[in-house]
Amino acid sequence: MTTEPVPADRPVSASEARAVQDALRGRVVLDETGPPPGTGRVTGVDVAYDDERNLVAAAAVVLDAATLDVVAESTAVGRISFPYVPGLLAFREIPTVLAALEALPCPPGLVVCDGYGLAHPRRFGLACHLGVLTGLPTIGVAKNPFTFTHAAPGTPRGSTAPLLAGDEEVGRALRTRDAVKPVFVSVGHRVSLDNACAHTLALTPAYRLPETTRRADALCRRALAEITPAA
DNA sequence: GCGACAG
DNA sequence: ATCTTGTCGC
Repeated sequence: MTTEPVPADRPVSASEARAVQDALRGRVVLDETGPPPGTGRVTGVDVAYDDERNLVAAAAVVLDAATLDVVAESTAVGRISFPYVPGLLAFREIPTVLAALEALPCPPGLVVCDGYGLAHPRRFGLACHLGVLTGLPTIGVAKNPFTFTHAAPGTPRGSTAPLLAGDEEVGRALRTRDAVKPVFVSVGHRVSLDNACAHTLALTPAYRLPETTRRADALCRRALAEITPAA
């Protein structure tokens, strides 16, 4: 009897994951502006977990950038294959997200991630990682400042303050609703920070979070709940 | 060494 | 992320 080697197609340790980040980081493209807001398509991706059953569900929801109407959507389910480690979120989320993106019937256009891009301890967060793997323009919109610091943006919607790692601006705290806690925008791949913020504002006509993330969040939760619901 | 820490 | 009721307010 022979022992089959485990396929080494994904990191199995934190140190291995960090080495992958270092190897891929140089492929991030930062000198493109990205698609203009309000044109083409914008896709939100998100993931939900069921630790009990070791399941993960991902959703991708494609919106018309001008009307914010849903154009297409897809889901994918998988096993949880990596623990949550701050700084290594991509390894936990990306496999299933990729499957959902591949199941879409149309091109995603700009992809909006739930988390960070360049605003990352190693400057290679989820949005950068997904961008490099797919070649798609990506941005990250997070709900928390993570380890970074920022001044309070002005009260009106649209106000911003630099998101700082020491002296370096790694992203922006962006107020999407008057007097409401800002969101934290950073560049993923092939999009400028100014444009990423403009997209985020275009995607938040009514709520703090982008319609893309709201739609994707609702869909992946539903997909997870619909796995063996009546049994 | 200890604590903090996207989702 | 996820566990969870009512409640205050536009």
